Amino acid sequence: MSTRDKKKTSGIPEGVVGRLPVYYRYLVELSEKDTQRISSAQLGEALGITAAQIRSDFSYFGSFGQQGYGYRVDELLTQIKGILGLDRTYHMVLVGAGNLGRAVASYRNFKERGFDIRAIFDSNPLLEGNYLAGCIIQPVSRLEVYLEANDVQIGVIATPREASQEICDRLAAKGVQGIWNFSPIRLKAPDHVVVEHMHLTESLLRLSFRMRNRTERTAPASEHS
Amino acid sequence: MSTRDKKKTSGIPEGVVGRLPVYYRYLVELSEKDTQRISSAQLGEALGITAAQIRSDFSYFGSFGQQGYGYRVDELLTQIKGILGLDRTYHMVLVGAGNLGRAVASYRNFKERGFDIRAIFDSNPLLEGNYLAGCIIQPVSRLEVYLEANDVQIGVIATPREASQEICDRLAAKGVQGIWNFSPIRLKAPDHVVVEHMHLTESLLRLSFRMRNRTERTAPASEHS
DNA sequence: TAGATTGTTAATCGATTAACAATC
DNA sequence: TAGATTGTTAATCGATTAACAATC
Repeated sequence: MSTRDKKKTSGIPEGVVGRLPVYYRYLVELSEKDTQRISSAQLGEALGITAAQIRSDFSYFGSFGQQGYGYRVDELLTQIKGILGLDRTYHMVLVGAGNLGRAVASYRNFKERGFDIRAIFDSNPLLEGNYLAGCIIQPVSRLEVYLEANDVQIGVIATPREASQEICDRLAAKGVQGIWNFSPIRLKAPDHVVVEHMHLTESLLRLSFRMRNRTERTAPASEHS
Repeated sequence: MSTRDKKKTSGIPEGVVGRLPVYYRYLVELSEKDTQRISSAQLGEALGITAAQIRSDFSYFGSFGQQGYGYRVDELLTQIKGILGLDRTYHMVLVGAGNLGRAVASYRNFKERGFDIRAIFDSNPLLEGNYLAGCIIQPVSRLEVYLEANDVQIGVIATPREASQEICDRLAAKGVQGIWNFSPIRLKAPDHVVVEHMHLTESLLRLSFRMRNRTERTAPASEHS
């Protein structure tokens, strides 16, 4: 337990949080290729990250390696799965069965990882009763009833912007622990509810900013000194 | 032009890039409410950012305010639109008309902002000829022909992971400047092509990590000192 | 054992914040 | 003018990197 005591600060830096899923994915790949061991140097080479940073990132959570050897891929993967909370199953509800909601509901990649959409709600009466990804679409008015009768950890919001804050409040009031928000709004939620934003427009604006910034400086003395 | 010379470094920090769309959105809101002026302090209050940081962020690009007054909302908005590259129109092609591709094609919010999907490609012959968001779905084999005949700045990739790197290469070879990638892969692209990742799974893993991290430390002496 | 590579400390780098002179 | 608020410099804070003793 020589975990560098950063844990007690209990705020893991954003950069680390962002890199964990990257480690995870690469380790899954290695594991599928039956690679047995990997060093921080090799990992860094493959991911474009310094070896020191990788070791530093891991050390927030424990010591998973062996001097002179490196890391056993399977063991490291198990550890990172645990850290990311992938050693359990999550029950989710989806609110909003529009284009985006349907895409999320049908997305395979996370069902495999234990994220399971158990119920879908929409305010449009025309959608009511339709099936989507194995669920019957229910009217949003039934949201509370469902949440009271079922254990749900994550709410996915894919409603129009006007509705999203209200849905967020209702989900939070019924005790969901996390909200995955696809609506173009910065939701306000109580401290105990984690909100993760999936904001398409912001992403597109970042792209357009970088494109402009790259083409603009057409003839700088050197690209990056 | 007392732009703090940071510009010549020509790398704008990631944090700034991330905040620009946030400023943009809030300014649009203010402008719609016909608010005339705003100070960095008010802006910071509304967005949960320090006033100093906001002024520092703006100063990378120029001086848009007036001492003793603050910022004229409309003028600041115009400036930020320019910085984000929203003063022009982008032609886009979408490759992959699956669930995610269809959602992106139908998403209104960015068509309004000048991001225009002009052609859609898919490798599934069954989809060929179908209409989606006003475009006929074409076979991917026609991608090059289309890109040669039309000026396209942005390619949107919403294909399965196996296909995405190849599509990326083909888009880059035909001179697109930006790629908006929805496939769960870190694409490699030449330096002059900007790649923005929209990775659903990574986002969901971050959510799950934070949920675990928040609930785990159930009884720390104090939540954040 | 000798070689390799970890986990961690110390040094560096960069980003955020505080403070204030400039000035509308 | 007096009051307010900018743009920017200097101080602080935090994250990344380099270095190395510990050790497999």
